[in-house]
Amino acid sequence: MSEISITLPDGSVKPVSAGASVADVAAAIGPRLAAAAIAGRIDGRLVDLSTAVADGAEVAIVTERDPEALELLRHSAAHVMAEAVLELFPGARFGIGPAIEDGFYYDLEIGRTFAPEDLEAIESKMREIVSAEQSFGRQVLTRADAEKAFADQPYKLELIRELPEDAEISTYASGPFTDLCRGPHLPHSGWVKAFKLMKVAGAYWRGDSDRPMLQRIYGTAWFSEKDLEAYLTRLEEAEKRDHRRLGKELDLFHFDELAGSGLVLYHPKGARVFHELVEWLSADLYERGYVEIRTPHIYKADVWKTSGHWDYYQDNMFPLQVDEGEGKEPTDYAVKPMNCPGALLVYRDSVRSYRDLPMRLFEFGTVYRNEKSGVVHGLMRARGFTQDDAHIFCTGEQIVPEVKAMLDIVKYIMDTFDFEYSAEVSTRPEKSVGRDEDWELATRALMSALDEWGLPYQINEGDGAFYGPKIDIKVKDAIGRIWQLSTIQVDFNNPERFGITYRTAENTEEQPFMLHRAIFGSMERFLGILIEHTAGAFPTWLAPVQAVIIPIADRHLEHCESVRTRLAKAGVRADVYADNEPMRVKIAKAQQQKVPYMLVVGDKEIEADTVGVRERTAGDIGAMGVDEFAARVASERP
RNA sequence: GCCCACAUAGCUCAGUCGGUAGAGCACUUCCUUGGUAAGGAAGAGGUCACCGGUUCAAGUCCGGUUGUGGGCUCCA
Repeated sequence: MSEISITLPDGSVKPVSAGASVADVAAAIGPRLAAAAIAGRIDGRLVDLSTAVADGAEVAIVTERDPEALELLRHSAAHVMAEAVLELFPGARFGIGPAIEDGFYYDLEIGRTFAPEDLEAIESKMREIVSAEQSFGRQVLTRADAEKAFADQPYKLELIRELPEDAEISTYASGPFTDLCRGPHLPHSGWVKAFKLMKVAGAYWRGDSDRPMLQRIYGTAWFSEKDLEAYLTRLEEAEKRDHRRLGKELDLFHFDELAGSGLVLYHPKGARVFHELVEWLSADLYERGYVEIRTPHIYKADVWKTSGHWDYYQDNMFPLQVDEGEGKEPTDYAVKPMNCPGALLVYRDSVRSYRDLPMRLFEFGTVYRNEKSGVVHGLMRARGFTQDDAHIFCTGEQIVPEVKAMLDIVKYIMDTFDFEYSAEVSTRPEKSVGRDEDWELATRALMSALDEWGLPYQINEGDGAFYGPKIDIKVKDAIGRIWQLSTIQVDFNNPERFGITYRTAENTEEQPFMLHRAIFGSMERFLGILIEHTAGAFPTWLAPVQAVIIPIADRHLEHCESVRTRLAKAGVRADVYADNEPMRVKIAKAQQQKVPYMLVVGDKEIEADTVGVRERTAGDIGAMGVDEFAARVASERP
């Protein structure tokens, strides 16, 4: 190979001779670009700048504008942090230190936990390393040499031993720190200028709760201080949208220490939003051929033994023991952690025909799960929550069309609220029940429904429920955490366990399939996401208070009250702000409460029997008759 | 369940070295009666989450419990 061709970011190509040094290349591409170059790309893969010059036949110069550049920066930042930790804690053991969205982390073990002061010390040590502009030196080792080099690093050794036989084992050294690492890295540590260590957390080695817990330090890194500042501002903005904060500010709900962790108490305004969501979805489901059922909140333990939950999830249930009287054995009950048995028992109460299928039973069922203490999270993960649950009993052939119909509802709802969502299919887990052929049929059915419907999806191997595969629909919260909302699950296990059947056209007896499905998923979680998505400014049809009526002076109060009554009759939820305050204060309060409309009533309006309408975002939009305003509100329903 | 941090008025927060509790907003009363994002005055409001310990003395130091936040694991 006598020549290397170097592609510049503008697309032009510069040839240099194969033996060229980095300095030669820098001369060829010009000092400005040489200073901006952070890596090379060969065959689509990023490589170190130094390697690129040595190896590359056709190398593209990569600068910080490259989509993968931030990942490179963040991984190098993780190395800089690890180096700083090694300097401060010489006996430190290292886990892994990858780049993640918005930053990086490194899993470490120093024989104790990190304190906030440690983070400050590590950060200033990092700044020293950054100023030193240390290069990241790559070295390729044999397996034996690698095992020797990391002899006192048990976690690294474990990683080395799991590398495939033919894998190239490389290390990167910066200062006294040498890490097992595939690379590539930035030319030197001086690029890691705009960074900040964010927090410490415990994290199990390899994500396994049976293995030791390491200390994970999270950091963020950007190419410029400006980007870093923008990121920190973004976090602050997201915090203002946190549903727990808005839940308080807008008086929607609270959690009470006396009640217990993860148990929501909805205040009038929160309950109103909840109710509107339920009414709206119910009406839609009836149109789509669903019928509603209502089933008990507690069942005898026999129900959960029949369904199999007693064996799999007893620890997460709220059990009850009921005294049956003198000399009698007490009976075990449990609060329902899911709604399925109700639907199964309703189905089973009559002899069913193929003509009854598909039978679509829905229920807003409140369930209670005794979640472990560290996992509850506001409305997103509560211990008591209401599922917009439905169970569809159908034949094997009906699975695909039914699932497609469910995806229609998912799309309708997600689009109504302008949510971005993604789909995942989860396949058979290790701990599961049922025949292979059923699992296969059901998993294929879910995938072909998604294919036919046209929704792209990821596959999560082994992530299904113990009784069947599922489709999950996920959305992000204000700070980018991903939550599952909708779920569509196939269940062939419960129909068998509960012994449900239907008569076929040939007068034989068959076992139907059962589909579980929730669109909102949990009303609580959906509401949480919705609050963060809208920053508390609900669409008018959902707003707990749709309009406030603001009298200019006390003498207008009586008229305001009559306007409120007329609006209430027309189905508009309006409050009169009767407090003795100037009108502009009332407007400020209504704005802060994110009320969609403010109706100003003074002498002029009473004279003309109108209201002065101020829209929350558009401002004053002029006077309107009361009926006209009510019609406007009604027209905003989806 | 595990790691770290936090808990002071309804809310947001201050409280120095251990010496008996503070602000703004909200609330109540009075004044003000107003035209599209915050008038004025006065008043009331606290077992400093809970239990225990150290101390002459604990909001402050130590231990435990409960709850909350950020992660990890889990999520039928």
